[in-house]
Amino acid sequence: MYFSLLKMSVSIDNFLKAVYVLGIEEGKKVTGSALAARLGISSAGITDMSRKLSRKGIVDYSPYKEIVLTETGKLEALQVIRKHRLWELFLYKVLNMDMADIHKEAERLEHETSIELMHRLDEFLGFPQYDPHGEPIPSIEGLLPDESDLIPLVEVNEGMRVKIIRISIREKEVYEMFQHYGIKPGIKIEVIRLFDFDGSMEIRIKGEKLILPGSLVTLILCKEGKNVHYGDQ
Amino acid sequence: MYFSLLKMSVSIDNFLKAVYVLGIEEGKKVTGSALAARLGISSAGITDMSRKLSRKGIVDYSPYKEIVLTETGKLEALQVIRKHRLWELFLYKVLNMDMADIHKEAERLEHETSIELMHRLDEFLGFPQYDPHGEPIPSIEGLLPDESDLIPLVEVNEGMRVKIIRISIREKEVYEMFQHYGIKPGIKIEVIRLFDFDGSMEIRIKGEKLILPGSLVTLILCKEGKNVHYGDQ
DNA sequence: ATACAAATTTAAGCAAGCTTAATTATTTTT
DNA sequence: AAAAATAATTAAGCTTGCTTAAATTTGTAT
Repeated sequence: MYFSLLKMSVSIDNFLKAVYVLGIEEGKKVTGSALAARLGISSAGITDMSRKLSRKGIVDYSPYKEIVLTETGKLEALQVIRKHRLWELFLYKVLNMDMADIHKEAERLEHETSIELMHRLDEFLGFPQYDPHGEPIPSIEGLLPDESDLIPLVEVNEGMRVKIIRISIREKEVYEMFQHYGIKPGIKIEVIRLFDFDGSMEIRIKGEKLILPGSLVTLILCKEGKNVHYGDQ
Repeated sequence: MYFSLLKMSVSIDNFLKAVYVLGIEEGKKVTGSALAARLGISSAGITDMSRKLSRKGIVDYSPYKEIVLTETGKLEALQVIRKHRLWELFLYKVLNMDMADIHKEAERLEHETSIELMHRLDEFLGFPQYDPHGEPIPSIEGLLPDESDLIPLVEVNEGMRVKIIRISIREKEVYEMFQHYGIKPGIKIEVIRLFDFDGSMEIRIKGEKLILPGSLVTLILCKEGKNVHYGDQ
């Protein structure tokens, strides 16, 4: 059974989460400036934090080298993400909050959630595997479901019909754009045409055709066939 | 409709709550040392904070004088208390957490609760008026129910039968003592004898006689007659 | 290979919220 | 009313998590 031995802070939690999401979920290189941009702090702040966490054995780091989570750091990051996603589901499904607001709220609650509270929330929600955005909820052991059948919308061929599984966004503003288009996890669409020059995509959704900007297309993951796993229904 | 214009911090919230509970709920004089003891910080820290909050117009204070909440400060304190008690009820009734644990958990969540979240929680809980300890939940406007019919257990005469309405505790350890005696809001007891020398009290609870230490007696508020208001049932 | 640009680190500094130790007020006791 | 005890304040300093500006390293382009 997991329990943390290290005293974490909100700043550390957020740092670890950023390293995890950037490096592992998004598969990008974890550079100082990418972290700085994501966390909204200066590069000097990133260097400071990296050195500190390296001393604590939570990340591997030496000057001018890439920042990598140690096993401890990765588990810690996954726990914070777990709490975040449990709260998102709770806020959306139980308290009926607007999907565009749940991220920011969960961002605050995740840091004040004891292991016991996390367990109770998990139980109350029926041990869910996915949050309302379709993101997987890591288990207590830090395990994630298999997702090899998910494909980025960008890679879907013209003429194919797919189900939207996940929309990876953090910003309320962006979420509101998706709401405007009627796009959310669980919805089926047909890809009519991909405009290579900027990644925009013409799709059919609920019988209507529309053009989805490239900037939104890249945020969507989908799946062929009929299985859904959004919200676990 | 209430909404705060001031940027508060966890420390400020806790300070205001302490001033409110000590001065208004417990009717004691709000001295620096009492605050220091309650908040677990040094007196120097209290002086610092008092001066700062005075500048912000949240408390009235000048050196060596008593600390008093301004209207703004009082409203702010009541909002934090409202959030705290809503969370306590949620944790107890919805997540089935142990009564002895809910205070500490709510103590953390209360500071990360937006107005919107507070509203949703309130609605989900059915606009409750009391928390699981029997403490009243302030309204959004900062109003509290009339409680003129509540009497401290210490003042109850020998031979009287009363219903326990409220047990004012913060510490898990103390709560566990009450659990041991089977005492909680909603329970009826008969006062058999009051031992003046230390305030201990012999009572009958569920047919059994027992002696309740004076230190516990002073934490109980009760009511004659048959109306309950614990948890709003 | 050199020069320039971009990224990163270092250095110095700041605000919040504390601490301890020393000083000063206030209150209580005699 | 003075002395003693208690309480509050001031002063100096610490840690965390930042900041800006300058210096340095690394990567890129010619």
